[in-house]
Amino acid sequence: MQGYDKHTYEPFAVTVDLAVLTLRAGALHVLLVERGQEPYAGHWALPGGFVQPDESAETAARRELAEETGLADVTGLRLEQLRTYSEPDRDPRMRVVSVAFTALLPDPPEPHAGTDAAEARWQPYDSAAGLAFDHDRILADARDRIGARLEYTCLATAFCPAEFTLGELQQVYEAVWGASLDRPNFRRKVLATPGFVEPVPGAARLTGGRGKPAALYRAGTAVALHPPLLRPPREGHYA
Amino acid sequence: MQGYDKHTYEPFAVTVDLAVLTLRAGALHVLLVERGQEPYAGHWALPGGFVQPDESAETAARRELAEETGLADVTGLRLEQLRTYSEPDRDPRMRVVSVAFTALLPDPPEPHAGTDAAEARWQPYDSAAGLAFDHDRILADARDRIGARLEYTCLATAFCPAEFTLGELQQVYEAVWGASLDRPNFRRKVLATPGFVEPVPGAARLTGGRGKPAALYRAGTAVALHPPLLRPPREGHYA
DNA sequence: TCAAAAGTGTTACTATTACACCCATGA
DNA sequence: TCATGGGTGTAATAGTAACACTTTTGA
Repeated sequence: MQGYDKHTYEPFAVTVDLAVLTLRAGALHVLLVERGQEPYAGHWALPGGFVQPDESAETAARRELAEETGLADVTGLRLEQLRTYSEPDRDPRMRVVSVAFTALLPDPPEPHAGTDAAEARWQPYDSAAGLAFDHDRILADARDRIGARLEYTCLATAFCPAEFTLGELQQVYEAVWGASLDRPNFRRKVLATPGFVEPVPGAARLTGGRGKPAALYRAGTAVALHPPLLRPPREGHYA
Repeated sequence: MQGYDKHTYEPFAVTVDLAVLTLRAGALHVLLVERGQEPYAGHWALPGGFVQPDESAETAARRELAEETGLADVTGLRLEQLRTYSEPDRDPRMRVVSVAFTALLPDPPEPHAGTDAAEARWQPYDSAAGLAFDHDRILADARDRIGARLEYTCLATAFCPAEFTLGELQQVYEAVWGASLDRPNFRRKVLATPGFVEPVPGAARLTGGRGKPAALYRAGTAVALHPPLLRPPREGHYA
């Protein structure tokens, strides 16, 4: 902050990139746009764009999401800042510093390509390799971060519609963690955490077309999980 | 990333800010510099400065730390990106986006003011209010983040010198969390986590001038804590 | 011999795990 | 009546919390 002089620094472009995730048919999907211009024209990329002079990064992220994919005013869109990517060579054109955000969407609408994007769509996470710039890395970081957040926050409900079953909530954990959980234990754990979910009295919904209809729940008011819901430890996690 | 045109965006300055924490006499301290120039001349602030065209933010953070406070080549200085602050009005001069980092130091040397800083010193965390810009907020975010990291990583050893006692390690937790822990339980927990600490055979050190000399330990190779070492839950943590 | 700091033991309790089992529904 | 998904029960184990207590040192 010291040594300020308007001419000693070179201008940086500041952009935002969004890793917007959702669940479709139990599988993790990510929102991608097809680039209409060079560089990486024709490649798929995370939605994003330049921060305007009068915006914060978060404001810019919401605007770009609306402009590029038509996802505007999504109810309860919680953006979380992931981290900032600032390697000098991450954009071939010039110096671009990008602030990355993650967001989780329930029950996502189809996107429609807007300004500067040739196409926009939900893509299964597992087939979303080969993205433009360093977006593969950003996307992987986003999944890591969200996986960790699921352990000790109530974030999972942000993936679910207003009313959901415990089976749907469990699918969120299983899709993000890539692990399967014991249903009875998951259920008890969630219900034992005050404020995680609230029952919707009397309501029930058939989920798979078969089986017993599941009771419905709403997101509660808690934000943190005490104690946490730890993912099954993979072997060799330390070292 | 779309709609790129060198003249449609306004230049941003990109800076880094560092929240460097340490423990002195069991109390959390933060590294501050006294600003030599307007704005906020004479105010205390976190060290930091402009990112150069050929540097990543992390590289810039290390350089600024060395330049402003003389803390260069500190052994094992692990910088962690905290988040990016981008509110349009956070700097009165112009548009400045700042990438904040945290770092933990064991056994810190006295800083000496370098370029552009009138003074540099370690300040007790609790008396470090009224900083320049939005640095109060950055500092609070840094403590939050580190407190959370202590729960499920082995980060605490980064606050300790190469050889340390379990009492010193416990002080790290107590200082960052602002809570006191049960010594026998803390000890068992740490020793039961493989790779958290390794005993230094035969070595012992007198800590308070009195009492039984404590066995010495070194940081192990583990990075994660399974299960986590949770801080005592404060009442009303959810809502 | 006392205070201080390290270290050990013990017990009650909480939480997790890995199951077996029952219930309600549509095909 | 069977497959399917929701929901309950339970016993073994692991981990936590709150203590009392012993050991080793300097004053």
